[in-house]
Amino acid sequence: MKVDPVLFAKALADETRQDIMRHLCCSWLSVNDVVDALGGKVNQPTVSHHLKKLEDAGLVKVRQEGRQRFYTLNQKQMTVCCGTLIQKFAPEHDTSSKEGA
Amino acid sequence: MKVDPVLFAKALADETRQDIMRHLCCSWLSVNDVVDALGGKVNQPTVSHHLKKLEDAGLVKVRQEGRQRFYTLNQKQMTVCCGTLIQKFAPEHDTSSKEGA
DNA sequence: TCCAAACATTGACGATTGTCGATATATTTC
DNA sequence: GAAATATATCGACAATCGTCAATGTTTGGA
Repeated sequence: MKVDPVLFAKALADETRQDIMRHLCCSWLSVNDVVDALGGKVNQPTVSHHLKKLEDAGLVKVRQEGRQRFYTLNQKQMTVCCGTLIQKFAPEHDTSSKEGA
Repeated sequence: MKVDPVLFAKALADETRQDIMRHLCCSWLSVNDVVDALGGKVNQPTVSHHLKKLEDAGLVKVRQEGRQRFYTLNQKQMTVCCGTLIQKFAPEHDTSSKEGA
């Protein structure tokens, strides 16, 4: 699973997107569920746009169900990306241990 | 030491800035050292601009010496910020252990 | 005190980005 | 097949961002 640290950072570099990510952290939500969860902060096309960016960065998993698409945060990818950042920019503080594939 | 995940991500969300960060990862460099290290990719004011952004995010440490300013990456802050991201967005995968201050 | 060196700041410009309204696409239901 | 629902895409716009050239500011040395 390849990781691009710049793409990863860009995906996180927006408050609305981080809001979305928190709502997707531990549950599967449809696009409209996310819109509702944000309480009118942004509209549906904007949420779709953000979800696409998160998907491009590999940060969300998608499951189609009927005419709805359910998204959830890819926590494993989050862990991998953060680990990559640590290894790249904080090797002296890196206390990670390789886990078998 | 407070951490703003959005500010942190924005600081990382640029290729040039990540280039700078890698050069500052394990050494103290003056601004002109950084300009040289980047090999003409950008000029001095641009480097200053990026360093300011990194400083605002708490990602670099600065030391004044005569008329030069030496920068180095704040690896501890990197570790803390990445840890915050993990705890916020990947609690199920969080294997971090608190280390005594 | 004057000049040079190192760095920061300013102003401008093109490029990217976040947002919205409108519309297109796909899927279920009648 | 037509209407309704759920989502994606498009076009436009303002705001932000990365970059540069020019200039300002501070420090060290003659």
